[in-house]
Amino acid sequence: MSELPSIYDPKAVELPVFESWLEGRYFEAGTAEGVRPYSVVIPPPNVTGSLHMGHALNNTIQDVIVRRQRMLGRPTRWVVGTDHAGIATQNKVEQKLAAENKTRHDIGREAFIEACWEWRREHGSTIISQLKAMGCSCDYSDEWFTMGPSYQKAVRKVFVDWFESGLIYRGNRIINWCPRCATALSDIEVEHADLPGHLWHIRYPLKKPVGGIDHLVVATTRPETMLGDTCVAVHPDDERYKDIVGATVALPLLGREIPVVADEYVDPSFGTGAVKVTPAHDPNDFEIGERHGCEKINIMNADATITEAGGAYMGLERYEARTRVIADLDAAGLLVKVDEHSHAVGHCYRCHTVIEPWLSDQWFVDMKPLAAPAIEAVRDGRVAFHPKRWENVYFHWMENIHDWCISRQLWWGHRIPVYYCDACGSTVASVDGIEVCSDCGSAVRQDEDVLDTWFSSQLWPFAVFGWPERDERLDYFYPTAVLSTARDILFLWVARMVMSGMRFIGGQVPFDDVIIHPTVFNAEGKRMSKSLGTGVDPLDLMEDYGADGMRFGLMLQVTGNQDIRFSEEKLLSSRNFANKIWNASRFVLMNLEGHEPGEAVPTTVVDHWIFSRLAKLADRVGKGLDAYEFGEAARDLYDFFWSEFCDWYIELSKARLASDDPVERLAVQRNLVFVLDRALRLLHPMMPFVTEEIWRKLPRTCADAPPSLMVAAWPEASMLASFLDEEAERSVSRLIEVITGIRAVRARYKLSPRQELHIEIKTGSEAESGWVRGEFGTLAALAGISGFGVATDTAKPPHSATVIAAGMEIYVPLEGLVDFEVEEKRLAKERDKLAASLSQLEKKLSNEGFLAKAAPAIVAKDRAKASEIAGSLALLEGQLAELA
RNA sequence: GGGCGAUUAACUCAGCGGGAGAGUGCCACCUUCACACGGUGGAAGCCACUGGUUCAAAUCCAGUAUCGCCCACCA
Repeated sequence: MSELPSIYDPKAVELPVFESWLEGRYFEAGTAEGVRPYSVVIPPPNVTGSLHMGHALNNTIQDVIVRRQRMLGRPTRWVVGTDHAGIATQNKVEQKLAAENKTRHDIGREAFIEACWEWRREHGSTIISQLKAMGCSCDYSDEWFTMGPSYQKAVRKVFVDWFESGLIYRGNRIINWCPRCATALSDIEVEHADLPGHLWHIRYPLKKPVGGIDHLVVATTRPETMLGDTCVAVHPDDERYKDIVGATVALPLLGREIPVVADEYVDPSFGTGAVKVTPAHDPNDFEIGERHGCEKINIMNADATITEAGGAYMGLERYEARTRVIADLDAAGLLVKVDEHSHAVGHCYRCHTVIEPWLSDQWFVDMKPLAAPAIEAVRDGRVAFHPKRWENVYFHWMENIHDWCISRQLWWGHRIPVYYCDACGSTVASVDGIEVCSDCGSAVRQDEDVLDTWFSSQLWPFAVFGWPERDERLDYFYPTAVLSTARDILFLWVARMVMSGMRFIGGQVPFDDVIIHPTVFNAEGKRMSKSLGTGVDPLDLMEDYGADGMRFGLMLQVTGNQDIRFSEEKLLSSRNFANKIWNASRFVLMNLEGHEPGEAVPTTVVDHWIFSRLAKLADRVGKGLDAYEFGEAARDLYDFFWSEFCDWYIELSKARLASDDPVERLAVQRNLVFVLDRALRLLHPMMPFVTEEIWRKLPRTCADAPPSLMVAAWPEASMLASFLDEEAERSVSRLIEVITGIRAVRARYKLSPRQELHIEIKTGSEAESGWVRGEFGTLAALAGISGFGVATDTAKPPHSATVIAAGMEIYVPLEGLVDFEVEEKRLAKERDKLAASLSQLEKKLSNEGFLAKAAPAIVAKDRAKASEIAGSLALLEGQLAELA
């Protein structure tokens, strides 16, 4: 055993252990009679992606859950795969083409799509191999892709179903247009940022003065859109403009004549109360234009340059056009004033280009009918969010849901399965595709657009079980148990999965629980982002701290309500923790004399204590993980293993391991192995590698002896409940108090740990004296005591330091070493502290309200505490009196 | 304009009705035969502020301040 290195080396362990898991096929779920399966689908990372901190956190969370469920004996399946990521992938491939001075149009649609597949073959496995490096126990034997053959079929089936039931329709509307990506986006793919801008006040002359008014002043943040103005609107009740409603305005620069209309939408208190209306370039203006039958003039091309409708401005880029329009207005004396004005500007969530509201023909989904049952499912608890407050966010969005623009003017993606017959004008949607019109037999053409990537993502929880084809798998594994994700895709993805899942899989929700995990920020509180250079690469972290160190360090930082300000120190202490586990195990293994299995039986009070602590730990960790409280569970594990098992139990075992009695030695060895074994099981979901490596070297402690810790039984609290022992816990905590007190004396006088001490103890009763005598071995080992006297009437030896602990007076004779001034100061300080807390308690105990209304157990506890403090205080006073 | 979260030791954060906790950092001692990625001991906090509820408030409620997120078509 001693060949184990004294420092845990993750690099030497992780790969072989992972390969052994793959070889053992533990990641693949079996089926078991009468046991409910447990399934989780991974939020599919983009094929273009590489692992970032959000992935590291989210996938650790899922792996912890999944590994524990597997240990609980359920057929457990964690489905893995990637998302084809329409825009992101298309951008990558276009960049590659750009390097060869080509555009996608140069090579054509078919070749471009082939280039995307090629790109995926080359780069698509990156993120999967990174998940493996983390130790994620996904089923890699069945990897999914949102553009795979059966997945394509699922997408088309969903489209056709919605199309035929009227939920999908085509409309000419204002959508969000990204001029760089040259595609429409849905509302939630637009990110708004408040940016400083200007409010330009522009004079619009009336064609003929009315009632002495010869012009209007309109205010706008986007002056270039005036090229497309087709009316000016004022509020119907606005006295200022009452007379000019119906008048005609000569649009500056272009000279086009447009009417003044009255519309309720206008807020008379904002700006001048007169609004220029550009129906083709603003959603509100569109509505106003519709109400008043105004023309919709499109002044922008797909690349945001001005169209011929912009007259002299034709061909200018949009901001250049803005500059020119302003300059020309100013020159014409029509620019009244310019105010500073900050306002929300929409940006493309993929490339951050400023979005242009643009009028175009697109496909939409009518969401309200889909949202209703999905709202109900959360309302009645079939789907539960953790933390719960996210449910309100979900409700708010779902109850105000807008129609979803699903068409994208891209090439990479699921092509819209709609076929047009130009001959007879029929439009049909088809799952399998058609070539000729069923009505007239002419050749048909397919819609050119593809679907929003999120349209396919929403099918993930059932498409990955083979829907619409392989129904047995779906029946077995759907619905999934839990979905863990970041909050920024709550609407983009989570809500839509609930809606589509319920629609297509017999009203069943896709998952019972949704975990919205914290967002990882950097130390400065900035969002971790590669483009901002504020990110940390999880691969670097694993290099420095090992996969287990990174995982556990992340788990320590997970809390229910707070985002994570990423702390690398937590990873450092986690790496050290892995090393602690390694060395504690090494110690246990070194001290075994043979590997014969045997039942662990607690015999000494210290045994009972650690077994009781273990039982409580299993209870807390189990409950914590059930409630998705990862930070709590991690801290409990850390404290138990380090502070209780290592610092006390192992230390207290050393003397017994050196015993002459082989029976005694064997008993301790078995107990050490037992506690270590159970602790490793509890730690395994969070730290899979180090625990597995060690566990395989341990003698088996129970009849079922699987070859891997991954599939060993999870220690359930009920299995350990018989070990609970409050008496032992009380006894050992007193012992710890005594030992700590003596050690403090040693530290105070800077005594060498080697210097053995003889102490005298004055107890309060014979029973207490007996207890102390019984624990002499322990004291000797951990406080460096070579001998002691104990009695109820012990006199304080001269030149000794005093410790009051566990209600006893402990004298440590230190010939010539005691600094009485130091002693007095210390004792006085301790007395003051005790006196303060005693008076606080006494005040409380003399309060009749407290005695009458507080729970009896609390009153009893406080009484006991008060008398204990009073006892210690009396002892301290006595000591101080002697010193004085 | 709505909504949500946070404010606890130098730093990062737990605790969320009954005696202020952890990790890191800091100080002192220790190269003791599992571990210096270690051990032992220690210093360090009017739990943001102001009110309220309660026998009892870091913990519940209201308000204030500061910071941070969402959502929203006000030109």
